Amino acid sequence: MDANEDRPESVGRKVGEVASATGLTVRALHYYEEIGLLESSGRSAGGHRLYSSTDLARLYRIRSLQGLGLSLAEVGRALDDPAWHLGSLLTRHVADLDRRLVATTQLRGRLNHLLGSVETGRSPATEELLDVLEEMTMLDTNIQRRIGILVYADLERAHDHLVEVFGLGPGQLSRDEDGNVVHGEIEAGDGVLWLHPESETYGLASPHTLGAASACVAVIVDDVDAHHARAVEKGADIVYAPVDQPYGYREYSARDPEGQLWSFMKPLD
Amino acid sequence: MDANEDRPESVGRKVGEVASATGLTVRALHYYEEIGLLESSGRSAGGHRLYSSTDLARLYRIRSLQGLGLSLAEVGRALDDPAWHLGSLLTRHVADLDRRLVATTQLRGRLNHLLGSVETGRSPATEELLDVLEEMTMLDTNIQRRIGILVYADLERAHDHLVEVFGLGPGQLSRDEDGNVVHGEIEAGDGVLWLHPESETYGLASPHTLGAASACVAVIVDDVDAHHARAVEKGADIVYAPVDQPYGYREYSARDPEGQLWSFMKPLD
DNA sequence: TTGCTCCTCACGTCACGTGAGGTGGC
DNA sequence: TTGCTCCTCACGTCACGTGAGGTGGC
Repeated sequence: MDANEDRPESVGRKVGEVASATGLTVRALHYYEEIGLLESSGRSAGGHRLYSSTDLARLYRIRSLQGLGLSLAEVGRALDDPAWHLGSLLTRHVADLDRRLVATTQLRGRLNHLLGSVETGRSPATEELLDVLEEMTMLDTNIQRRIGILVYADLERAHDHLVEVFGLGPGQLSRDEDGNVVHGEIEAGDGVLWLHPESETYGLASPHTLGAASACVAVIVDDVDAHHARAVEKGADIVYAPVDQPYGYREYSARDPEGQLWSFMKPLD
Repeated sequence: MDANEDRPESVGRKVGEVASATGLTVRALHYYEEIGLLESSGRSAGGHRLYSSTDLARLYRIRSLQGLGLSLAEVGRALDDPAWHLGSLLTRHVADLDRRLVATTQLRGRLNHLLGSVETGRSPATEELLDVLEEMTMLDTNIQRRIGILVYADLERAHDHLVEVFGLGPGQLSRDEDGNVVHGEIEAGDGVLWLHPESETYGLASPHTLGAASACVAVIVDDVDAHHARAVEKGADIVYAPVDQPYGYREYSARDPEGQLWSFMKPLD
């Protein structure tokens, strides 16, 4: 019994509504029609596009696939040609992302080093930066990424806790032939953390076993208080609530079930 | 006494030579001229472009700045306008790279998760992938970066060892008013590692103090054997030499002066 | 009548790739 | 004469942004 029920608009959404609902622009929707990716299934008497719920469902899928990094041409093929192999495309796409990550990371490192080696508060001239840049071509580019490894007695419980309570991204758990988990991964923003079983051979044990920790993890989040609230709600063992630290971060701290110490923080302005 | 010495070509390089020497294409060099970024200082009788060594020096600078991620318009301004502030541009550029790194990493994580949750050897249909994708939209985007924190009794000695022996990038050491180092940083490829002093309050102590470690660090390098050779030469305490591990990495392991365990590894093909 | 949204062209973007059709030096 | 490189247009790319000039419904 919606008042709109029998108005002509109820048979479809106009382009502006669709645009603001999806975060696209009107021009983008025009363009999708132009390339045959998404046509509105009807028009009003005055020639205005009317998008049906079927059209909107298709648009939702377009946006999802686009979000995976596919080009509009690839999106179109994936949606319209059932034989088109999306899986292998995505696999290639992951490999491509990896290459770009390494390249971007190394570039970031070079830029940081460049700025760091000049910056003493003053503003370096272009000439000077170019000179430093030349010296830098000799730098060690061997080191690519760093991954923190945390030791746990029960990897699976740790993994689930980190996902459930701290909202980190689930990763694989690898098992040996007896079904014991021997390696775990957790996604955390710009990369991954590894979970490692206790090992007498290498002198590795969880903080619970040792009575203290020899390392911890800082996680940069967008909203410290929101993260804290969520963690509290999920039953986290909070060490201290969010505070503005003198070293320029808003931060709170919590322990996971085996005593590893986590800090969730965001730089202050 | 080069045979070319008095041939007209010796006053400049032709566009094809310049292109193959720099890895550019002829068309790219034409384009640089078109937008006023780099003109050949002369032409041959027949109208062929001749690039002088001054032109080549400029081209080298163009390529350097381009390699930092600047657009050609930015490169032109940096080279031609001495007042143009390259430093602040680069600072903004680093921030931009950071955002892209986070976005790309999160995308990679989503793709991996997507493929992992379907892949059992068979090839998933587009429909199925879209369904999995829909379930995944609930994932948290609050988390941005992760930083491993290692505990040491003597931060300065640890910092210097990591730079000297493992070839990691030097970072700042922060001191309190008594001159004690309270925080240290180390650059390692895609980001930074923090060094933290021992703390009874938070139950943090170095592996030497504890007799074991509750965490360790993996560093992905481009050439494991080269890194190992360098570390050995610098006197590293090697735990085991490079081996191909069954889990798909070539890897060696070493301990630093306070017993933190480091693995340097590279994925096998 | 005034605002707002809608419509259809149509040019611009960034750093070149890719021919098309023709000339100059070994 | 045959190859090779060089020359100058000029269109195409990818996913829209940005007007220009005009129409339709509340």
